[in-house]
Amino acid sequence: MNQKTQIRDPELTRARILEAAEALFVEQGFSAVKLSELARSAEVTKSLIHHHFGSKEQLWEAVKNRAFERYFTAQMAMLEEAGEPDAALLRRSVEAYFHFLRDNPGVVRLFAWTHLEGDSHCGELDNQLVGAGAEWVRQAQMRGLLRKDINPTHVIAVFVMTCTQWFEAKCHHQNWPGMGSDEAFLEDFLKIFMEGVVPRE
Amino acid sequence: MNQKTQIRDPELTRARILEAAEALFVEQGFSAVKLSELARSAEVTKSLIHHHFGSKEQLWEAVKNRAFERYFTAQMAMLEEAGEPDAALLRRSVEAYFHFLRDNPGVVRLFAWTHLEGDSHCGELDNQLVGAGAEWVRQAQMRGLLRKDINPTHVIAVFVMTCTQWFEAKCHHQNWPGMGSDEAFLEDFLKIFMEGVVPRE
DNA sequence: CGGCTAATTGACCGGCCGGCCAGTCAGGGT
DNA sequence: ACCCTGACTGGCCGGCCGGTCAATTAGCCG
Repeated sequence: MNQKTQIRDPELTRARILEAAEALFVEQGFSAVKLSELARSAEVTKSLIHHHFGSKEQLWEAVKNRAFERYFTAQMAMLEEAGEPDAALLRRSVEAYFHFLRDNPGVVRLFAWTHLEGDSHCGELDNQLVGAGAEWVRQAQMRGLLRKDINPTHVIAVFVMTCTQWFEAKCHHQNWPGMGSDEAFLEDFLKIFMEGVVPRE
Repeated sequence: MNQKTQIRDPELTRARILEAAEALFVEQGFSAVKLSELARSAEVTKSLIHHHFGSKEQLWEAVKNRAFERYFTAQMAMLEEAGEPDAALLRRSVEAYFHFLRDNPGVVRLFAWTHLEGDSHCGELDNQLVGAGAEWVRQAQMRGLLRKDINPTHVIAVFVMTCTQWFEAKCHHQNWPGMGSDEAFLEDFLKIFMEGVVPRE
């Protein structure tokens, strides 16, 4: 009587497991997560997790793939709606990237865990994005909109890494004396960055 | 007869454990390290670890404290031998920091693990360093050596975070198309950074 | 030399980890 | 209506995790 009407929906079940797993992995990393805890959190049995994903490690891979896929498509969408190369576009790209990371803290942590594992897979996803971005920078350099004496890939790398570290290491520097808010920091970073990449007249 | 001559040297034992523990924690993080593995690696019994450090977590704290102490004193030494404020000194500080991280990859990883734990202790150690650095920037701003419209703490933060992320996420971006070597990247970053912080004439 | 302190050992423990398996059962194809 | 696939369950397992303890012994101090 009290037994819930058994309704089977494997896709929903998979989704529930992935959702709960992502939350736990983001928070604790791979090895600190216990399948029993995950099962409780996703409201499924431990066996069901194995049924759908095989092993803890395969689940970890699935979680990462799903999240990085989301990251990648979001970035691609941003890139495609970019307009003509000019300095303002570079500024807007940095702002967009910064705000994307701010609004997706889970991805940032997942990246961090993955970096510590030495997994280069997430970097490979970026190859297209970075390649396109660097190409854009190269064109801007040729048109005289950006200074020519800097490797275009490094231009992309500098702002990507600054934004990433700002959120990855928040707990480290948020109490530094004089440190400002997200927006204040972004503003100051852009002052340095934009001034540093445009040519001196 | 085969028994090794029992020589007791508790300080050496502690040091051996700390050494081995640091290597393992740096590599795998807290929860993935097994005390049995550590014991084997340090060539001591598991009980001896508990005798000297109490628990796995206390050992983890001891390892972090020791490493961060090393980091802090090294940075302090660098800071104290700094000379008169001018733009060249800022450049040299960035280079020194970058090369310190390159030569101490363990500290970088330890920081990363600690960030993911949300531990703000390592950031507190930096307060003095950052405070002194920011003060130096402020003075340079007043003398007209650096532009005045940027929060001094943010100047420090930008180069610290870029250098840190370069090494933390090496596996992520090392295969990006067009990405250069450590030195090439540092050179390009300095071009952007130095040009971004000096005043326009 | 005797005795105390603490370093060191190895046997041992309860708990729980990830994973497996036999079996049940819902739902769609025919 | 039947059946078969695979979603799902509960119980179980071997192993090993971090941690404890009693016993042994090296080193030091008086």
